[in-house]
Amino acid sequence: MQMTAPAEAVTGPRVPLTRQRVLQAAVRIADKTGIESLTMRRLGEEVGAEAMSLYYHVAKKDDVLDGIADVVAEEINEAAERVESTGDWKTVTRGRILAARAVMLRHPWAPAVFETRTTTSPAVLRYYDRLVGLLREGGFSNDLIHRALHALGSRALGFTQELFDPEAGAGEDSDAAALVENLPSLASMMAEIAHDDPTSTLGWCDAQAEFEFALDLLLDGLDRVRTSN
Amino acid sequence: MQMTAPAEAVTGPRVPLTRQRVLQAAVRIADKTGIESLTMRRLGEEVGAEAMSLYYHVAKKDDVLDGIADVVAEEINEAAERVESTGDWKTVTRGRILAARAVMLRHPWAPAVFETRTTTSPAVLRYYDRLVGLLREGGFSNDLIHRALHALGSRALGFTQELFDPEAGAGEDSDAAALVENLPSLASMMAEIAHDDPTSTLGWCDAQAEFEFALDLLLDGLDRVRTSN
DNA sequence: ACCTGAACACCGTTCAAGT
DNA sequence: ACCTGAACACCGTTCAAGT
Repeated sequence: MQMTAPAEAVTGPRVPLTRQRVLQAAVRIADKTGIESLTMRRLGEEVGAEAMSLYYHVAKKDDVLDGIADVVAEEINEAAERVESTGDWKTVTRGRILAARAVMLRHPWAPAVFETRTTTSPAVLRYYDRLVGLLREGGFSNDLIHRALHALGSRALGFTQELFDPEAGAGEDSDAAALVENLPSLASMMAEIAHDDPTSTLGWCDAQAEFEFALDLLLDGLDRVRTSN
Repeated sequence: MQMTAPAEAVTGPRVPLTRQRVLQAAVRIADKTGIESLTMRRLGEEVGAEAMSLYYHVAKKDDVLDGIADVVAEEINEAAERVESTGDWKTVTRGRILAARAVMLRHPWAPAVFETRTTTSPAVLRYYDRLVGLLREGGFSNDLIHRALHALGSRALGFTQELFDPEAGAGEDSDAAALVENLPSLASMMAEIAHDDPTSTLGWCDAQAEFEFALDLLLDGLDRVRTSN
């Protein structure tokens, strides 16, 4: 029932599968059609093999998910190493985090996968190790570094969980009158914000600007605590 | 194959199912045995009916998940309404967020469910509406409120995504020597932190203290921006 | 050493049929 | 109006068997 040739068949004669090739194929699938479309059968198809063959190279599906999280984290480390590392801790840290965010934006499924991992990927550990080193050089105590890691949380890796999409509350299906009545504060806030910033590319709020605002709030706050001790 | 009587059978003769009772049963299962054990068949068992009967009261499993997210959000709203509402915006907001966190700690599966919802629960919208109102009364511009919501993110509802559990990197399986070599900064930070705070109930870091530290960092930062405009 | 076919247990979900 | 039995499509995973 394979309608199209497997994505790798064109590259030549059958080359044996490896864990790396399986993981790269998994990333390709998640990028193209979303993480929910990543099944072992679909993955087998992508590499031109039966699903059962995958178990020779990975332990189980969770192993695939651990693997693609690590692949993304590696990509983040590479991007972070490319940012200018001279300057004060805040500039460098800020640059590295925004580089991480750029990678995350290319893999929108990655946050969800990171969140479900029970063990931390080695590449993520290396990313945090470097972050700790930067803060240390910047004059942070180990205690404050520890608090900083918690305060930044996933933001250190370039993403945040948006629990609440204001637009969802104001969808076309919910009439404006009911909104004003049930959620008056939200309604008045949105009424004022909605028409601001026509240059925003992301609808009524510019996620990039919001991310940077929150990041600076935290970095400035940490700097203040650092110098006050 | 039902080994034990359904949890509700003891309460008397068969009472017709309702959406509310289904959702409460689902919360009970998630609390007791984890969200991954919540299947439609298991849920049917819990309410003393066949899995197929559930579809008369809920549209599909996603509807159940939407529903239990809303149940938890209602619980948060009730807890938040119980906190003292007199005082400056920061005190009240802080109190409400910590009340939300207390609810979340009773439902450890809730963050994961919130994160996978595509539409925002009505109760969550009401929670945020109240938060917006508090900030407005506290003298925030709508623009700054909007930024504050993004900056707080899920923290406004009492939880944060911990991507990185430092203990995971120092598990018993990884020997200390390798850790020091591969992750030197992390290793030295942990060496110093690990012996601090013997009163901490949560292992080597006290999640509650870290949560409050980060929360105050944000609230103080927002207050500073508010007054500087 | 690497891959596959057949099979199993377990999902969510549909639908005609029961009371 | 409410519930159920049988069935379907689709998972992850195992394992004996192929080359």
